[in-house]
Amino acid sequence: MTTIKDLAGIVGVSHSTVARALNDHPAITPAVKARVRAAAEAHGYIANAAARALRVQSGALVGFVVPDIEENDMAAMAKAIAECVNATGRQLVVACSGDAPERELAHVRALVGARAAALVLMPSENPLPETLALLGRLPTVQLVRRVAALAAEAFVFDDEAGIQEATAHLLALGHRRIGYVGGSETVSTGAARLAGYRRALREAGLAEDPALVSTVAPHGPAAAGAFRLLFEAARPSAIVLGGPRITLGAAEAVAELRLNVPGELSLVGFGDRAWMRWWGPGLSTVALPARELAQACGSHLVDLLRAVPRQGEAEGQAHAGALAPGLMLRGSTAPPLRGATAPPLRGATAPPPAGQAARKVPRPRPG
Amino acid sequence: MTTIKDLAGIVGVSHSTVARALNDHPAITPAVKARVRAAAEAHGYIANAAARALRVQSGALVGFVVPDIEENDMAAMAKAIAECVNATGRQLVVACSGDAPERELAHVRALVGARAAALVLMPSENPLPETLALLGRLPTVQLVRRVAALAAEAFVFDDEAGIQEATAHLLALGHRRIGYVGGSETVSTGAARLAGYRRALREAGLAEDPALVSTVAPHGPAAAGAFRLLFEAARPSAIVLGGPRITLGAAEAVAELRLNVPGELSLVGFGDRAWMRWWGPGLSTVALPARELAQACGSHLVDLLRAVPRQGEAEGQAHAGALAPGLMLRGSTAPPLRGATAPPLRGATAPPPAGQAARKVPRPRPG
DNA sequence: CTGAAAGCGCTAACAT
DNA sequence: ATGTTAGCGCTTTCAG
Repeated sequence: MTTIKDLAGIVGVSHSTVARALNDHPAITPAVKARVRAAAEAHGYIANAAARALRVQSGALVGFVVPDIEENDMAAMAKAIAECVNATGRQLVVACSGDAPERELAHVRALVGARAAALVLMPSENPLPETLALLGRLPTVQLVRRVAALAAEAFVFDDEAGIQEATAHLLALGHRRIGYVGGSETVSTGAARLAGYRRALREAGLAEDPALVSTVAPHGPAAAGAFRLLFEAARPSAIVLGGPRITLGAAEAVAELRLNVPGELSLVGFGDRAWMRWWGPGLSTVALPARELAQACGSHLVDLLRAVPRQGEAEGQAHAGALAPGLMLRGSTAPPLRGATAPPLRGATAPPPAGQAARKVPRPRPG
Repeated sequence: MTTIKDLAGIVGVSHSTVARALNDHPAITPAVKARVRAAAEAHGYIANAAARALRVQSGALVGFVVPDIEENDMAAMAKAIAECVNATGRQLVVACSGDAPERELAHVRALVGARAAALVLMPSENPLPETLALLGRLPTVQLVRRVAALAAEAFVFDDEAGIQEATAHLLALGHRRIGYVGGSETVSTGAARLAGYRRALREAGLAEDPALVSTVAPHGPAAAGAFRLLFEAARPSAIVLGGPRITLGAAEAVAELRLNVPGELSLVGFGDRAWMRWWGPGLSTVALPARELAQACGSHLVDLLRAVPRQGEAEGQAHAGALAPGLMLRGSTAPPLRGATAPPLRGATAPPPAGQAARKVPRPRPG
């Protein structure tokens, strides 16, 4: 590998001059810069990032530590954030914790060891104290979940608003026995979503029936089981789903139970996937602005990093806070069968405006 | 940050003894090792990866350069490969090239600068010569596509076999006008898939009708358009899809055209997604063993790297070569309407064995 | 404007 | 078995 010393020998200047020329130092003659650059080009010089990192005590890496890069829209978010950090000459290291605190710690530790410039973290349910301590050492932002013990600002969806809206929609349709199956309350997202469900009920003056809510580990099969149980035991006329994996499981369960949606049961999913347009009558869902969130997170990140700029700096106006999901209406919700008998609601829960963000895609007629 | 020198001062030994103790050098007294480790633990020592990389001339990073981490099963593959490299104490850097040769080069260059230990690359359609030259500098494996100009071994699907099998299945059902819409022949996957289609035809003694094949940029809308065009102009009784994005586009087109599948048209998709079980009658598809491929790739990678082992070494029997996809039969294929009039085929294209890998999932009855 | 020199934290001879 | 020493390639004072 060519080094600045090699180039120095070739051009006939000192290695520090080469370094300055390459870094576009103002106090170097344009002529010298040109000669140095030509030599660098000619010999395929590539700066040694390790040496630089050692010297400046901060590397060109940004960590992306999440439970699972396959889940939710993590891949999309990784891409968006990578784009941001690439624009500042840095690179994104992805690490999957599998929601295991020890793996999370191991990755954070490795990233600290690699002198990562910053970290974006979707925290596990219960980060170890040691992890938290490490996180204090470098600029960190939380991504989809928020952990109170962590000072770092968080870029999250407004889960509560999303589920609240979904539940209110069902309420407005005349449903009174609305079920909720979602993830555990021990993570911020699970808690917020359940809170949204409860708020909608409360605002409609309805009491919560514990039999109608089920929180469960966010795995397909578990969710399918919980869904089935809740449906058969409590016989709701509608169900709100509180997570992407929950939604997947529910879709399976609906298929197995051969449920008529929305005839027998109205359904609102969580997250937005292409298949939801083709699924049965089309699955209404709480659509998450994942790319937007990631973009916001990414540009905030480059702001944090601007103090130590590299290559082609990108400017971005950062703003933390929660992004509101939108309710995407398709064919899976309708008034309940005996909707006419539903007592009127108190408050301003008018029926939803027609055509609101609705998109309906015809599906193939099965042969 | 605590350094080995700090620890040396604390324990009362030289910094090289500390280094040896930490690296479990055999010539260090267990007692000293224990004291050093205790001190390291107590002070939260984390080794500086940059310094180590600078010294040993090779870092703990592995690059993962692909067109788009959202597409295909790249996220799943990234996860599988990350797991492998993590097991050797290394970290995965993901980089999206967007299939743009310059971005690909930029990423490879950065990775070389970071002294990445190895690279897994899904090459763009036409890597720049400079990229190819750089790739010679570090252990590289190609992932899903294969570029002839690259010496590196490749882990790819047996695309030709997959499409061939799909086409043969349709042939066996009695179809004679079978269409193909796939990606460009300029990438290895596109070429292999088209070759599979052609081979099936040839083996059945059928001539190819150019009107029945269409290659197109692998984007949803473009694919939908090409699909529609081919269907309306050539009126095939079945169509084979040559890519995941093509399949997505075709699904859209089928919905728009309100096609009766498999009544009017039999269809075989490419790639396997959950929605395919719920789509119309269930979409038969060429299922790709993505995780297996990535696992093979990953364990081969650690083999390449074993010469420079780190932490908890993982053993793996590497083997390059093409992994065969499996045909996943669902409800989207059936004999053609006028199938009885189809001339018998020459050769051993018997009807498919009943129940072959078939999985049928009931779907919700639309309300 | 450019050169000389120091040093980032670590590893690996080469001494003891 | 442990200490001494010399760099890895780069940035960055400090001199000239």
